[in-house]
This record gives sequence, structure tokens and C-alpha cells, in this order.
Amino acid sequence: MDTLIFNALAEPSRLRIIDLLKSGPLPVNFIARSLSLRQPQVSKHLHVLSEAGFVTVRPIAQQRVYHLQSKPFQEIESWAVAYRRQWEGRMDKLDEYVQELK
Amino acid sequence: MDTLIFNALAEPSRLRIIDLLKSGPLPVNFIARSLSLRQPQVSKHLHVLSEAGFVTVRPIAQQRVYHLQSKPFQEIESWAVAYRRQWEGRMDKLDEYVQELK
DNA sequence: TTTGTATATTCCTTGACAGGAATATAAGCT
DNA sequence: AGCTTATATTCCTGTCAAGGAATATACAAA
Repeated sequence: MDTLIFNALAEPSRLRIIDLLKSGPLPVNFIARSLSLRQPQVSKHLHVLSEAGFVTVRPIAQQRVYHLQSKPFQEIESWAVAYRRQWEGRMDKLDEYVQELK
Repeated sequence: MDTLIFNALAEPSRLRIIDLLKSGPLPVNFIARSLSLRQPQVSKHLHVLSEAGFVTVRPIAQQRVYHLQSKPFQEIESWAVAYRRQWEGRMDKLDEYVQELK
């Protein structure tokens, strides 16, 4: 699992940006004003999100419209599901093992 | 969504620890040797994982056995699923909107 | 081609965090 | 009570990332 993905999400402002983009693609300045952030910081955050695969850009006139991408969400989902399933199935065995150690 | 959770995962060693604990609860030294990490660093990482809710401890003799917890995985899963569903359903609308802007 | 708008990038400073080494704590064992 | 084992905590240091301010770039309009 790529830590780039989790790293991108380990920052409140970036989570808020993702949350905002959920409702649709948006240009940088709109995001900045909506979240009361400065434009340069938003650009930086979008860069990080882009590196992690969360967003892509589509230039329209001078604006750059950022779109959410599904792939990283799917990866995270798969990852979380795999772990949950794995030891949900093994819980009994593990508890037995622990009891033996006592 | 709590950034503590993503922050805990945004570090390779901690991901490896989680990966190891997937197969069952383990004491600190075993984790350290398995991953070629020093014991103090493992204790620190486990502390971070604990704060984020990923692990709990059960003392057995002098050992402290760390167990994975399902809750954070479920939270992550819900979060990822929610986002994916949301804009999968809205993809068409969003594309229309972007086309309008052009 | 100058001016304006939208965005990216650079430089700087500061705070957080990870690793290493050493030490503290806690729980058995003789 | 000492002694060992297992783990946690502290202190230190270096690195990295985030925010602010300023500047560069891209594109369009007049």
C-alpha cells in the first residue's frame, strides 16, 4: 500500500478540499475562497493530492479545474476491507492463542 | 473524518506493523525483530497506532501483546465508500457542468 | 503589447516527527 | 532484596512539511 495516499489524507486542509470536490470539479480560487485558505497553499495541497492520484486538472481558459479521481478511494477501500475481513475471520483463533499464553 | 487515523498510516514502518499484526496479536520485541526495527521505535509507533485506535494492549507476564482493532478499518472503509459512491453517481452531472464552462 | 486574471513556484521560517542512545518503569525469577 | 527480561519514556538531533510573502508563469482581453 502506497503511503503517498495516506500521507495526502493526513492533513486537515486536504481532507476539506476533497470534501469540497465531492460535490463537483472546481477551480483553485473557488476552493481557496470556500475554505478560507490562501491560493498558494491551495495550489500546494492540490499538488500533493495530485501526486497521490486523488485529483486531475482540466484547464479551462485561465482557470484550472480540479476533478476527484476514484482510483485512490478504491485502493483504500480494498485495503481496509482486506484487513477487516482477514482478522474478523481469525478472531477466534487469535483469542485462543492469547489464552494459551496466559 | 479524523486525521489521526490517516496520520497513523502515513508512515511505512507503521503500515508494516499493521501488516504483521494482521496475522495475530504479538508482543513488542517480536515485532521489532520481525521488522528489523529497534524496540523503542516500535513502542513509539505502537503508541501512535494506539492513539488512532488501531491497536490495544493486553499484558501477559512482562510482555505487552498488541492486538489490531477493527473500528478504524471500518471507519476508513465507510469513508472511502461514501466518496466513491457519491461522485460515481454524479459523474454525468459534473461533466455536463464542465462542458458548460467551456 | 500592455494590462488583468488565475494559478504555480520559490524562499524563508517554524513546528512536528522519526531515529538513535540512554534511561526509567514494570514484572518475573533466584 | 537483587537480577533479568520486556517495554516505555526522555533527550537530542536532523529532516521534512506547512504557512506566509513575494514572485513567476500562463492565458485572455483591450
